[in-house]
Amino acid sequence: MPDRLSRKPSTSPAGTPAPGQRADARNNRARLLQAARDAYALDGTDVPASAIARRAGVGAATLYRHFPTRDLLIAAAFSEQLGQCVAAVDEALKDDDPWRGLRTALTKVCRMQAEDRGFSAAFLTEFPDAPDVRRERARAEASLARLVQRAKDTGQLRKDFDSSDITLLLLANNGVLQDCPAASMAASRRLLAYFLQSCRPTDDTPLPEPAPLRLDDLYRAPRRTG
Amino acid sequence: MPDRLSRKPSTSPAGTPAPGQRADARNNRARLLQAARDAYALDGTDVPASAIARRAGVGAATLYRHFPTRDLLIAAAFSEQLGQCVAAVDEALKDDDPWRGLRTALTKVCRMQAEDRGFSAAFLTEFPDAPDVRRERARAEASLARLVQRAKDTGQLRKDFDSSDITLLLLANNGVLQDCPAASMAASRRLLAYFLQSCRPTDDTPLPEPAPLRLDDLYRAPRRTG
DNA sequence: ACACAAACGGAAGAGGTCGACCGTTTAGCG
DNA sequence: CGCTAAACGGTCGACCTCTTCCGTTTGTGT
Repeated sequence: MPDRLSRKPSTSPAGTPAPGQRADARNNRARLLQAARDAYALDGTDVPASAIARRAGVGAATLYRHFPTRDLLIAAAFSEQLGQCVAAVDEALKDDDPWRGLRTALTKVCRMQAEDRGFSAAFLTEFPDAPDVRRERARAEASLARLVQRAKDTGQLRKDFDSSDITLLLLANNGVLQDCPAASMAASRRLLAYFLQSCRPTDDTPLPEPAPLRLDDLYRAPRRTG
Repeated sequence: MPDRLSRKPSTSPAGTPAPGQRADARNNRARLLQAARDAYALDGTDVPASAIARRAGVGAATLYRHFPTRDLLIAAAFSEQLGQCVAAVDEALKDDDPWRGLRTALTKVCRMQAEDRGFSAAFLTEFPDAPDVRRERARAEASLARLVQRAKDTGQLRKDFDSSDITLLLLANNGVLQDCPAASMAASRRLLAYFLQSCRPTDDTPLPEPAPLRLDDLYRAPRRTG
């Protein structure tokens, strides 16, 4: 049994503050998370880890002591916002009008994507070592699917709408946001407006087959290099 | 006057074969372009240059002799396909039915994006040192704008449709294609179907402000690092 | 066939990021 | 107040990619 495991880093499930830590460690951890969120929101998750550390006013080693790998930092940084996202969707489920609820939920999620490039990327990225992120995201997906079903049942949403179309929207929205930050807010709003208009039931013009998109399968494609 | 300029590399405007070259140079150039297209189509333009050289069966130096920078290789690789794209759009302009022409053009371009990740990226990337790419792309944009105007004039396209919405579609489509290659074809088709349905004129439900998206402004945002 | 220049390939340099090591500082407790 | 272990920060090595250098090979005109 290697010694390194005995002094386990404070990387508790990526959200909980870990009780038995020293005060400065807790403080630095919080500042790192904040710095990560700030940097990611602006520039996306491609920001180098050293920049996060500098922004937080700590050394690189401190960063890696709290978050042994890059991905764990990203996952921890967005764990909270993922919770907010789930909450927003669950809130929309309480709406008496299923269609209004769905529209509200999609608007909120798209807005979160637009306001925070990092969140958008995190939402659509696979984190093999962050089970809680996957869980929260799956919960969001499930609630959205419930919203979809209810809106279909009341006839406010076209029958050939598929739950995967929400993933489609999130991916499309992310694509729109990727470049040109100046225009991305307006672009996102407009894309969503287009999308929502097509969601209403119509008798003619059926849609092609839905795409088998699942959040957990994204970024899973084997990146070949040779 | 530096000596390097006297023996100018064969990088003629990124498309023409350059007449005065040795046969093996011409051959290698063609193989490099083909290898680049193949690799980019599959994995996008992030493939390292060394992989292109290996795939073409030449050394790295040979690659850089033909294409002094990475971007010039990418630009040269997609110059031809950009021409095809412009041709497809111009062809659609000849359609008697403006709406059908627009639909055909958008379908073709989206399909080209889906079939070739590299093309998609190249279309949406800024190439400061490849004026011919910018020119061709501007031409495509102009023709699409003409298609839009004609379809609006005949009342087949909603009046508040904006030319920038085509860029919006291309960005969204690119986002959908970025991950999960297995599902990307179906996803792209479905996204386009949703989009086209919203393009028909409606009396109610106006759209929000169009986004000031221009192809030449993409990837121009100053990437701050510190 | 020959000679010369064009073209080639392998290896090395430059730049940048991830992640680890190690001597030093500091919080927390008796 | 002083001790100990936890936590810290600067630095260093490994890896990867873009690009250049230089000795060698090969096409081509005579």
